[in-house]
Amino acid sequence: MEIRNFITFKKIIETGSFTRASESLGYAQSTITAHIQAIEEALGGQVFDRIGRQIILTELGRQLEKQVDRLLHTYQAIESLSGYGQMPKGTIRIGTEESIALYMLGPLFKAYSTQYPDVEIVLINAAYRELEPKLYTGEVDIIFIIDKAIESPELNVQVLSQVDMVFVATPDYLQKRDAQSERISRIINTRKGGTFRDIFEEYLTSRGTKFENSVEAWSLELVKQSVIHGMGVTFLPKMTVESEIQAGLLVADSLSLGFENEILAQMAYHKDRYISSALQAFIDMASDSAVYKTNEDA
Amino acid sequence: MEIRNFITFKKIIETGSFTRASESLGYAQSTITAHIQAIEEALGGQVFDRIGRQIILTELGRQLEKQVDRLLHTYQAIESLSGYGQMPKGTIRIGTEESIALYMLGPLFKAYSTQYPDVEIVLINAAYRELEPKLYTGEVDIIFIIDKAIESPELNVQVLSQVDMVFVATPDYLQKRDAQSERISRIINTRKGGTFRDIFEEYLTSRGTKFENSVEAWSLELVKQSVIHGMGVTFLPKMTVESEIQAGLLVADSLSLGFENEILAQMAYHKDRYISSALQAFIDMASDSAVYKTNEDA
DNA sequence: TAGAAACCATCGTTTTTTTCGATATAATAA
DNA sequence: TTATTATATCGAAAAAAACGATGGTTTCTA
Repeated sequence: MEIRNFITFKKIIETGSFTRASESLGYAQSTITAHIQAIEEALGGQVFDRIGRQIILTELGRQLEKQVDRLLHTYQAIESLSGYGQMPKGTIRIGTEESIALYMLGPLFKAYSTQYPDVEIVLINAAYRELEPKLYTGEVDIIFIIDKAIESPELNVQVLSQVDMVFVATPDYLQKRDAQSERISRIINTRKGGTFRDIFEEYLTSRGTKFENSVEAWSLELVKQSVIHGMGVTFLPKMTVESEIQAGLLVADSLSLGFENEILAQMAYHKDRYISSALQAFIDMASDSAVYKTNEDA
Repeated sequence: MEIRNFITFKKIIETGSFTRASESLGYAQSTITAHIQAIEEALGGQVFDRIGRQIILTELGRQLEKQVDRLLHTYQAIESLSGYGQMPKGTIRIGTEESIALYMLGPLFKAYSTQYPDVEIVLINAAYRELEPKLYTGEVDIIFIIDKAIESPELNVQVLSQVDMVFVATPDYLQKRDAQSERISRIINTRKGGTFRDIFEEYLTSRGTKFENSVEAWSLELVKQSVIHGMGVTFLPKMTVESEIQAGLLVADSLSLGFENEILAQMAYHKDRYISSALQAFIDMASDSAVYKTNEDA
């Protein structure tokens, strides 16, 4: 049982088959069989049930997977070590929400991977409420989010910029809203747990505004398209809809939210965990990057 | 970089030399060199400084060691997994104080390793106050201690028996004590942090008894020998001095401590960590073993 | 229900990696 | 200086890993 066996094991679980794992890893299919046989022999039991043409983890396999996750995670950390004066390398796992990934981190990723070609960037996409726990379990190394200020004694938090949030609809829709006064019929928004939705609902509730069942869209692009096609209204960082506003497809309404200045783009990472040189370089570059300056700098 | 490289790396640190590591692991010395070269090549830097004929960890090496400890620990956990109906195997790491190891666990170890020859038992010797944290870090799987009842919501604690604590001195010494009333001149005891010393000092302080600087002895045998040679008095579980009392070398004085029935032999392990079948078998055997029954059973 | 397709296991062969042992080289210690 | 105690190097031998062709099942599909 060496590390390569565990990598194969994990890949089989991800892909769901020996064959796909072999393609993904660049091995012959027979090699995959051999890898798993080695594990099963060492452990004295099967880790997969071969039911017909599908495979399922056995109880032993599930126990093994937990440990393998730990082991491979540590192995990644080892690979990310690099000697003094060496080029950073290895892997950094970044947790973000879609909007930040697209509109703020894009240029950063490009600059970083140009300067540090030996570092692999893995993006983990999830809502903020799901991301923070991942920092504690070590599932991600660093997170980028748009929300009110993060308060946690265990995290290093750095504010990257303020974020202008706007209420967005088609020109048509906005007129209707004026007619119906405070009656908003449909909110298009990202999935539950997504930052913008939570902030928006909080705002509406505080204003006592009623709203019908909101429509859930899974991606930022889907949200925008839904709004453009007149299905409702939404609430997003201004930067994500600037091109649509310019094109006249959408109209932004800067509502008085009462917390305009409190919505921040922030990055956070764990205080006590080891910071690889690759991660440190990324943090430094993110701090320095003037993609979106704070008001103080402007 | 495979697991064998990391095992070699760790062994070199333990033994302090490539050559001794090769002997310990059953490799040729040149193989050890190759293992380390593989790591150094992958990491892009040296992990050992070769200063003359001695080797020292570099900064990179120290960083690596931390991760390797984690990795090998997880690897041990994987090796300890075994399929349904399989013989338990792998490694269990038991933290104890010397007295328990010698007087209570001896027969248990023997019975266990007869029944489960494929399980390696690693004994970690430390004082109770050092042992409990090791349960949380996972440095040990289970601890056996003699102390007042452990209270921790994160641990499963099981009482194995009550322990009779006695005050022990040579016959001579005890007479002197009677003459000098409550004046006790020297306490021989185990190192600071050791259970018995803490309990004893607590008792003496509560009684307002004065005592001079106590002598610190590192092992149970050393404590006993010191007392036998008239250097002072001590405080130990009765079972550890029974043979000396029979031989007339020592006299036990069952002081009224006020908490005679509160000193317990206990085992404790972490509630949430995975319990391998090897560890489960050990826990079961320890529970069942009638080496020292509780009063209820007697 | 026959045939094709998808999938994992087996096995002999080839390729790669690991290990070894002999020897070289360097730094103490006597 | 010389003996001793280290690690490094290198070619050969041994072991292990990977491959590819093949075979046996199960599961679609026509």
